Amino acid sequence: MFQNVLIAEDQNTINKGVERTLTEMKIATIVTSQYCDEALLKIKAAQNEENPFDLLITDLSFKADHRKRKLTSGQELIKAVRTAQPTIKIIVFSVEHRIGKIKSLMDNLDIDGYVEKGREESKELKKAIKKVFAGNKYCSSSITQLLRNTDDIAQIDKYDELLLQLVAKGLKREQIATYFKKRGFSASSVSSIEKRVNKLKVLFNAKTSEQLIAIAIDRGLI
Amino acid sequence: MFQNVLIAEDQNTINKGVERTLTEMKIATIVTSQYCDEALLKIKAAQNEENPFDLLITDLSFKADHRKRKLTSGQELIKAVRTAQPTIKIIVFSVEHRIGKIKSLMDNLDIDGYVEKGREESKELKKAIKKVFAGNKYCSSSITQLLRNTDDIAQIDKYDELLLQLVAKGLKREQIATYFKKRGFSASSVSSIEKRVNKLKVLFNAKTSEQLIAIAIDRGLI
DNA sequence: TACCCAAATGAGGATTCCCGTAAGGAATCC
DNA sequence: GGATTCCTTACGGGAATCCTCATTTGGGTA
Repeated sequence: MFQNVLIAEDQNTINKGVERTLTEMKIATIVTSQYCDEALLKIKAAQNEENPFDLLITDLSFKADHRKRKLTSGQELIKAVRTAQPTIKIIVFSVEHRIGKIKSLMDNLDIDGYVEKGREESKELKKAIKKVFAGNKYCSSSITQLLRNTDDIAQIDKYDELLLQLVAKGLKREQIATYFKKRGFSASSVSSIEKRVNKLKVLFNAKTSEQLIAIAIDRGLI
Repeated sequence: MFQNVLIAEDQNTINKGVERTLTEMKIATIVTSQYCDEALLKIKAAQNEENPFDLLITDLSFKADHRKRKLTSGQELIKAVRTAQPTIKIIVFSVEHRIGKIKSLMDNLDIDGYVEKGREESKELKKAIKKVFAGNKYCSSSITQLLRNTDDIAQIDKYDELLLQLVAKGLKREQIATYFKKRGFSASSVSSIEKRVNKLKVLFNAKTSEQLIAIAIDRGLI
């Protein structure tokens, strides 16, 4: 079983709960951190002492407070950790259920497990840790179901995502076109922008572009 | 101090954590429930046995699972509880920080306290319980700050809210007008709808109606 | 090179949205 | 009663969008 585990989670109630779950699994060293920056430092320090962590369990959202911070989210922490220590196993433990966000974690950050916070979370977390320790991936069953219906999301790319963000930010088609032209993207004419928006509307079954934005937000695409 | 407290919260990790916090405060009877319907039943049962709960601590979001449920959210639970036992004190314990949602809890459901889940949650929860027991209201400081900047939200009414929902649902202005006419609302002409949307755009500083929807969702208005 | 295909672009007209103006009513105040 | 204000509604011009179709561009391929 894992020997050195780091928990990154800002809610102290949950922190203690997870700690207890890990203790039940006979994990020797359990370290917790309520801040992303601190978590990264601890991981680096452990490496320097040649006693690196072998598993990171992290939340995605960390509330801001008086402290200044560089890393503000679990996503950023994971990215930094993957650079500092590529071999470490990572399990995400979060309430996030918007499938777009989770899919992006799987596809882009190559996490080893995703456990959705909920009624059976401690049981699920144990399962996940065992699976990941055995070299497999783990994902909450509730999420696995959702992941089956992501054909539509799979079809949208970085440009679509950016486009949706720009629309949500209040840019008009013309402005988006010049924005795309500046960065030398292909398909940067107003007409192409329109085509793309239209494609997305069909894809997500939206009747108006206002609705498209609402759906995109709901699904966690922006 | 309170003697009979009910906790409604679906995450079992948090449930245990809150239970421990209450134990530290020497509260005699602490009952937990992972489902809203069950929570309501327990409250009614306690009343029948003439040993009613004097405090309810509840989350807002409860995940769906195999069970069928009538009450699906903390909001619905609170509404039902206020009917069944109007005198009970209610503290909401949630990660929700979208000020629109919280303001609506304060204004419409008359809750006694709001504690935002986060780093200092157990400390805050204790403070809240003491305050509420003394007959006062309590609200996390992080939220109180946000509540100061709600002039804009205070200006929008039920119609505006419904309007935003309809726009987000993909109805065109014309359709919204007929929808409003059907229900006999005043200001149901297309022109009035347009004026209203425009007012909202100015209020929230939105450049396009797509952005308006994005802002409304972000602020928890819809 | 010549050809083909797909993607990107451009142009137009229809529709919808945006925004200002103004007419009509109801309520209020003098 | 008359003036004022506020609200609703109607209308029109201009802007933005939606939608269709033709044209161009930029690779691949025989």
